[in-house]
Amino acid sequence: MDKKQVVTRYAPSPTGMMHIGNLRTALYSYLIAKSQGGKFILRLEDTDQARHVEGAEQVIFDTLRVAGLKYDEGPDIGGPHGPYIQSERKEIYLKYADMLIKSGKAYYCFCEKKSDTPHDEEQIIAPTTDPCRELDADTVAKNLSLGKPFVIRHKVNREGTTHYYDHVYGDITVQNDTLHDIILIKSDGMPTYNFAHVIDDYLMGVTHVVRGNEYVTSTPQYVQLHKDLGFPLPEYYHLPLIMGQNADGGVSKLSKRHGAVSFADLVALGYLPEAIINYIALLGWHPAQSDQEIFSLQELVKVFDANDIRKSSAIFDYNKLKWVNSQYILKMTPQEFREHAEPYLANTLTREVFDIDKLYEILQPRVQIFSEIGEKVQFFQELIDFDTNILYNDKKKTNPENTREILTKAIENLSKVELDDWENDILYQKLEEIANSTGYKPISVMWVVRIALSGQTVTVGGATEIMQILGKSETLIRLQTTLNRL
RNA sequence: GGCUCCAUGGUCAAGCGGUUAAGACACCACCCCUUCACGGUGGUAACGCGGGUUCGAUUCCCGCUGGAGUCACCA
Repeated sequence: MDKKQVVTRYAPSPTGMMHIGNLRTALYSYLIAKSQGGKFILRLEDTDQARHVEGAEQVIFDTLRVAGLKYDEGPDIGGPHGPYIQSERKEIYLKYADMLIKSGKAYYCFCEKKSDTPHDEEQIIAPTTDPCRELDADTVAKNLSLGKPFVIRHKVNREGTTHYYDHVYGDITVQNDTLHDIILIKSDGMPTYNFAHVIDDYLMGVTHVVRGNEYVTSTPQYVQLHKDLGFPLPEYYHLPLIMGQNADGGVSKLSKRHGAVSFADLVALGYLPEAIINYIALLGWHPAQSDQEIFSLQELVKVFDANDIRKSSAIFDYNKLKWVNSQYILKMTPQEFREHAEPYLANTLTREVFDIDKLYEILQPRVQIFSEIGEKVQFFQELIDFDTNILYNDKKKTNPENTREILTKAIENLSKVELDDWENDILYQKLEEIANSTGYKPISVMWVVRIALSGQTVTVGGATEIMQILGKSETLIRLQTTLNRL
């Protein structure tokens, strides 16, 4: 007997940006399906028209595409269970709500809206049943005919307990008297998430519900809804949240104050989509008995096992992300690196250099994220009036006298080098000759030349590499400029 | 506050009754060396506390403490 095909979905609401936590939910949802040869569906949950942001759908489509999370059904590609946008499915929900009312599992409620402010701290009290729960049929009919605004609430069973099994957290049981008569249909006729996702998951054949663990405590409500609707219960996977480290040492749900948190922000900073996916996959999951940390999406599909999802939340570590990103950069071919680096480089370096290939070559192992390229190549653009005292260094055995001599000799020697020979090894020989003829250590010569050319003590590349990149004339100009300033 | 969940180094994270308690990031030192980076070697650093169960607990149970989530006509 064949097992039923696994179907998962990712169901974001189009509110603007793609939070990294949402992306990880999408990733795990994708992996749970694909690692078992299943299907992955995208559905847009836009039942809150007030929060809708123009163009947000496109952000979701683009992010999933760039991240490589291909869905088998979705708003922009269609499928047998469409439409995949909840606002277009309004009638469907109404039909099911009506069914529930008829079977006595839901009721009209004409009460005033409670409050718009989400967390009225002091108002947190034990749930009670709504007064409208017991309204007689005549009153309801009268109110309806008067056109009084209403919502439809679920009539939960408040006796006993409700239980479900979660594949990450195990058995979850709650006392039913902690449950609310949640709203199914809002006064504008739109369903709430609570209702819509249950209907859609059933209708779309979703077998495995994968979502953040902020839903663990509300899931019992949905379990009752399934029962009252006569729907089979899906498999549940609630994922640990991704947290951010606060300045005061505490932690809380990852948000903007922790740094870049949207996929687009991270990409703009110069993180590679593959690296981001790789890193967030590791936030809450790791293959058992393995040390591997670098995974392509294809590899993840192969090795992913939902049993290895951890229960505790993980703190997002930008350092580690950087490292993962650097691993991907290191693996790039020179051409690939160049293509990615070029836009960042062009931002800072606008003048022509003699050997741009060499520049890319020395940059690749030194760049962790592309946005740091600018600061690293700034000195190639222009030599600033640096503090010449940095030329003198006891460890390198340089002082005002020998520095002047080294610079003078360097200019002399280097101006004799043919343009065809303007290349690292030959340049190194030329500088070495100065050391040999003067008795200074090679490192003293290299130190002086490198700083005279760059104006800084820490540079990408050594003295001769910098010369090779700058070219002969610029090298000589810079050495002379620095010499003149001594 | 009620409810639900969680708890191994600063962070990620192996471990699933007996281990010198892996590995990675970060940090430090050394090596390589024309600085930096890459690479290599090594180092600092952890089982929250208290009770049980057991010959033996990081591992199982209970309590405590700490943390998180949730209690919307948001999802």
